[in-house]
Amino acid sequence: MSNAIERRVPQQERGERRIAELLAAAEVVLSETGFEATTMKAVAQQAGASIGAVYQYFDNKEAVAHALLAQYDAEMDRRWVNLEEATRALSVEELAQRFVDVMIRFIEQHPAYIVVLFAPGTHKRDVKVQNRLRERLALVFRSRNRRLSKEQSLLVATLTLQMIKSMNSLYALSKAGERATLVEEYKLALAAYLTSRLAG
Amino acid sequence: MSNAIERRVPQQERGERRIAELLAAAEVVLSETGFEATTMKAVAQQAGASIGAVYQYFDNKEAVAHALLAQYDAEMDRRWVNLEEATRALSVEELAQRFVDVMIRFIEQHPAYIVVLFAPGTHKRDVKVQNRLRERLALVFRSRNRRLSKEQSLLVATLTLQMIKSMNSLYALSKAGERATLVEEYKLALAAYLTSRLAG
DNA sequence: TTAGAATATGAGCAGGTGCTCACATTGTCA
DNA sequence: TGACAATGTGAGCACCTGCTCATATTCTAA
Repeated sequence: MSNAIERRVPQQERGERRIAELLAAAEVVLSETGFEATTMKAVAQQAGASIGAVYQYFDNKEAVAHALLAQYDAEMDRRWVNLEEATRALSVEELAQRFVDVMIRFIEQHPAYIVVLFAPGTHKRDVKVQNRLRERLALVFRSRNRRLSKEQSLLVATLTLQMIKSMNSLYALSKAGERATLVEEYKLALAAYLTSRLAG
Repeated sequence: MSNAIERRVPQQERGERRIAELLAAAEVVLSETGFEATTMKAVAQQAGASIGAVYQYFDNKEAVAHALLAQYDAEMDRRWVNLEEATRALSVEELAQRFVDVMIRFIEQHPAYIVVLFAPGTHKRDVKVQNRLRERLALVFRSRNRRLSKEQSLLVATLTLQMIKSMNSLYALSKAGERATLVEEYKLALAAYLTSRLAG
């Protein structure tokens, strides 16, 4: 459609630093402003850079969100390596609780996570990104119920992640006093679902 | 904040017709374009009217979405009057299935429903709108488990509606062939959750 | 038939955003 | 130190959108 100008790949350390600064700035702006209202100018300002600098490395806002999501995904993956081993001894209830707890902590540390997760186009463009965690989850489910096909376990993982997403958006909107109750309810719901799926 | 000009309240039949046309147009545009990309000009065009006409009745895009949501909500409420009575004889599993089925049919008939439901500000502004269905649901849940407090039953209703929302967004994105499986899985998940909550 | 109310029109202004490009600065390396 | 590459800057253009308002058209009712 448009013949966009080529973006720079950082060659020096300061280039990489800049990218990191820009992403950190984007995290702040996105979490405070939401995706739509976030402006490239605002990101630049927050990073103490010029708009020009942003466009050296990113085509547009979507690209920034995408890079941030990729970063989050890598971090998430780091936390969940060996998910199966680490949770093997847990009951299904405990598994559900553990999963919810870790995800809650993650979004508290990275408040822009749900923003980029729900950003327009995320669904279509970043399926592969979401998939890493989904596949780790599916593996856990399959190891607990051998009768689940690969597709079935992926579907269970999909619903699980959707429940987390849904919880996250409510969590972000609710007052601090209500959050504990909300989280408990989601743990219960997830446990009920997983129990019915992993029994046997 | 801004002293917006006063909008017109229709006095003649053609005024009401216009509003209906505009909302119908908005439904088309919103479902095809999504909320953010939808433009007042596009809505006017789709309705065969001028931008001026749109601004006679609506302050802005949010107002249009809000009116559409209110319309959907009224329709939904019409379908669910006597929800309790109509479902009293059903088992919890059947209740979950019935609920999912009706909601799926609704969004197939009104593809803009999830768009306005997820539109920015919907959460904050239209709590009351969402609440009607939520309260009907809560009533059903309480009548099935008297030990649930009012707050608890509302929470259960909230999670239930969130599951529906989540299903809807996946449903809209998935291919026709996968939809049946998806819907079945959500029925199962909802049934599991509700069973654990309404048992006793 | 006609006055006045209701409704309809769309050019145009104010304001904002995306993104570029010519130029300035900083880093690297021989 | 000099030469070139890498990075940084921000004024400014092109574009778009929300929304208004002066004006035109249609309706109502006596």
